[in-house]
Amino acid sequence: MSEEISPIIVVALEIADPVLADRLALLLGGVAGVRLARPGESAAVALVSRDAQAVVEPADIDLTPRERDVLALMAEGASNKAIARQLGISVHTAKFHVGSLLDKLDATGRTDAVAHAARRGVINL
Amino acid sequence: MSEEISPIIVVALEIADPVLADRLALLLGGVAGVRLARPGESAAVALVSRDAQAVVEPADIDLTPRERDVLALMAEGASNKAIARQLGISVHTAKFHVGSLLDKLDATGRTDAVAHAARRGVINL
DNA sequence: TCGGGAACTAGCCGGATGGGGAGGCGGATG
DNA sequence: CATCCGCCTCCCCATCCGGCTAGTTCCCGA
Repeated sequence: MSEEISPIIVVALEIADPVLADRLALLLGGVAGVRLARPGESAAVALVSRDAQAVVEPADIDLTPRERDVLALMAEGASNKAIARQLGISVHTAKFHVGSLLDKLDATGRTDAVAHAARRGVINL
Repeated sequence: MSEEISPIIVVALEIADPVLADRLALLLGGVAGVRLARPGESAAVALVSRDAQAVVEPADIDLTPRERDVLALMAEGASNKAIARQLGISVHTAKFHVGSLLDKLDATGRTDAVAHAARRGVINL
């Protein structure tokens, strides 16, 4: 990793808003010294959205402590049985909490729930 | 939501490495259309560190185009039936692709698969 | 020309999932 | 005190999931 003196800085564009992303891509494309990363390429820095509209941020859905426990396990692909075992509760109770989660997260299933939670920053995948 | 055409994009510099931050500040300072945010100022986008050490995703799992289609739908919580319908294929074929996905992504179930894919940057949640 | 991989279809089956109802318990809040 | 809420337990049941084996086309490369 011995860096030479004038390396081109690779910047990953991680902006959800296509308009904004496009504008930034244009602007950065004309700058000597930086280069946009292609998908998958490891970049030194990333441009991430910090816009109120686009940022996922603080809208914490309020989950009960138990629901957070269950959600975390769900995000790891745990089945209801596995959740029950690891939380020391019955499968039925695990299902109950999963149900509440689906409800609060507007999800139709556990996969959707995890995706929604990740998108909203409720969990950190 | 009617935004006027505000060509100036405010960028927050959130880079720990002072050398890198400095270089970026210089480069961006000379670009018309972007402006660096001052501390505390709300910015549209932020430049964050994405060092190779911190980046998760060099290992692109190679998925077939169809598998990517299926994965994208899975990430939205689509059931096999929904996947089949939206892709114009049979439920069996949907299950087939899901199965391959679970295999390639080392996942035990679709929820796990989506989580893994998101973690590795295979999908963009 | 002969694989071989991708994509697609099919049936079967055990188990998991999610929704419904019906409760019990402790703590907070009115 | 009465009530609500979070949390827990149990039941039933239709559907879905994932793994299995097995077959079909198509197309690319050896």
